[in-house]
Amino acid sequence: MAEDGREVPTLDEVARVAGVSRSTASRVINGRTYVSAKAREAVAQAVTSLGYSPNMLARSLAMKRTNSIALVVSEHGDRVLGDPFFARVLRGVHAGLAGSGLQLVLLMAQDEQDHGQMANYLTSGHVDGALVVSLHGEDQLPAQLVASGLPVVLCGRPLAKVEVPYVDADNFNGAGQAAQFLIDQGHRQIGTIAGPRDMAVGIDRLSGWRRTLSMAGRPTDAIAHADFSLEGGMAAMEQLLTAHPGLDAVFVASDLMAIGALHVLRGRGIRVPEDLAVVGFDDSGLAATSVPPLTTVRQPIEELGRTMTWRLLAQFEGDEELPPSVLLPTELIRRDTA
Amino acid sequence: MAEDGREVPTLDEVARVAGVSRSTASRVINGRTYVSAKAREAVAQAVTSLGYSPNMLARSLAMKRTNSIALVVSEHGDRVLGDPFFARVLRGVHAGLAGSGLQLVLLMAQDEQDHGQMANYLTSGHVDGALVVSLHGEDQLPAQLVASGLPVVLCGRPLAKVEVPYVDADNFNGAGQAAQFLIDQGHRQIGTIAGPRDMAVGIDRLSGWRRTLSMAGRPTDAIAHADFSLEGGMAAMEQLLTAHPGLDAVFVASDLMAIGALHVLRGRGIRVPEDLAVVGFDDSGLAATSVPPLTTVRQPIEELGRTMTWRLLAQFEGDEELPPSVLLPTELIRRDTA
DNA sequence: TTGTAGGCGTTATCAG
DNA sequence: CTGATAACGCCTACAA
Repeated sequence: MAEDGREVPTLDEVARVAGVSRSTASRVINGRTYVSAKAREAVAQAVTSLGYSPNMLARSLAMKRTNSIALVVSEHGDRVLGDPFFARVLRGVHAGLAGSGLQLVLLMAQDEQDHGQMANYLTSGHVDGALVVSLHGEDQLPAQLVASGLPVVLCGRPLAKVEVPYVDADNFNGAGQAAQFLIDQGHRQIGTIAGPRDMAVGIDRLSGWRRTLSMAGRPTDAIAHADFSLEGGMAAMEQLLTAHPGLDAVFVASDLMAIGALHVLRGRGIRVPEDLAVVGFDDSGLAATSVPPLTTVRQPIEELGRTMTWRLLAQFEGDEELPPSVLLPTELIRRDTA
Repeated sequence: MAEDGREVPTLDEVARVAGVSRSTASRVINGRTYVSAKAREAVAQAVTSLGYSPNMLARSLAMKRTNSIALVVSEHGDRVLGDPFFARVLRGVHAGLAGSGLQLVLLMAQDEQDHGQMANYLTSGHVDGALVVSLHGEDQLPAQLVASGLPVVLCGRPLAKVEVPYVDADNFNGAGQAAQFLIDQGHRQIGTIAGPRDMAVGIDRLSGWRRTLSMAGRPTDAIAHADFSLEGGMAAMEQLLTAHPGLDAVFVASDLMAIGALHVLRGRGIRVPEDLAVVGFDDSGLAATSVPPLTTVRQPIEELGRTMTWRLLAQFEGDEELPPSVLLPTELIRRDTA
């Protein structure tokens, strides 16, 4: 270690310099009551003169509480930075943490090896709780963490059937809103470009669409799956068009895929929304600036972050009365494509 | 606290279950030598049966070492995510950490209040060292940290005259490269759009340009300052054009500003590079895709991150022989604008 | 090879 | 109001 002579001052030294006992020094430092003005003064002096700052490790060990929580991104860090979704979740988390005095620590695993190391870090006392943004359904981390007794809140419904509280957008009803809107607009044959079958968002948005259509007595066979990518959206749109020539509306499970669909439609000379209406999902920045501006379903991402931290803090308080999970309402944003 | 009955097992219990002493248990857990195969076996059993995982806080307290370092971003978190510069630095840091067994913790201050809380977090034992990405010259944090005895490495030359090791791109010589290139191309009147006067990057790139021109006996009066923004670059270009009509080349201190300059030139019907050559700085993604593709000076951002962590690890080893700071070489990337 | 005892820096309990 | 004294969970001489 690069020793720099000057040792870090400890509470003991503060007490000695102030001429009081460790207990008293501790009391004034923690702003406790039952301490004379004189003692308080002396300790304050000692603290500043020594440049003392309490050792959090020791404190945490004694208090069994670290005053910091982790935001865990079970994903390659490269991808995370740069993704506006995470930025917005983070903003929400930070807002939710305001005034709590908790320090937020961002953890991310790049490769599989990190993954284990991270689990270890989390389960061994470094943080009081964890917010986990986990996109892959099969992720083991959440289960590990709760098994270790760490308070955890997930972002997004987990696929594995573990008992982990989570916060998610109401993808099911959001998709329902979109479908209902298309029905109300008088469209007859409504298809969908769905997400992957193995992701909760994909599944939920598909079933929401399907439920609403069935309730209205409409067919629900015009389905094409894609991987949430632009290209995937394009391919799915092509596929849908050839398999169901009579289609006059389509609900697309993400804005990016919807943009892809729009490309295809323009290429084929199909007018939007006159010939075929399109509704996306997310209300990402893309939706507002696409041509034509995309009608879409907005999910409240910042609020998602805020709600996650609120939910975690509630766990700290022991409010076990809380619902295990919460779904945030979505909102249909009407623009020009439907 | 949300108590869940099942207490976290401690080393004591492991020892008891294994029928050995705490010391022996500790030894096998830390893979020490001098322990019988039988004891090792017993402890291993106990560990798995109890689901024991060592309490890092206690361990750190005893060992005076946490095995984790912080990457501190002294900047609004919102802005950080989404900025490709940080993403690349992070990638480099992560690469530099590979195999070291150190956990990386990302800290960022949104507002001023956080700032103090963060300093406190860092100086009170949570991490073994910190990598600080600090853009504002007047930032107090680095000084505070070194004052507390924490090993620190900065990203970017600090303006304050504190003794903090830092890693930076060689902005001075990079700007020199650009200037020299323009001279070699036969340009006569070479101006510059410089960065802010109060940022190290701005200062260094300006003086590099100035030095090279002076050495070649050229005038160095065609200078316009801007704030690294697109709009700033546009305004500065206008300014330069009216003040120095004879200009036939300009070195712009950032790609984004250079793009702004390009806009202006196109608007005025000035051909690039025939009438006026342009060289940018950064080799950001923008440079390659702008029209025309921008000749620029590349700074090795990933390597910057890698070098920072290497430098920090060296401090841990006590290699005080190291140079206090290091400048990474830049490279001129020739494209179409010069 | 193993166990005993003391310490890491704080907080908390409980007599003075 | 104040000060011993015992945790908190782990590591590490030192002794056996």
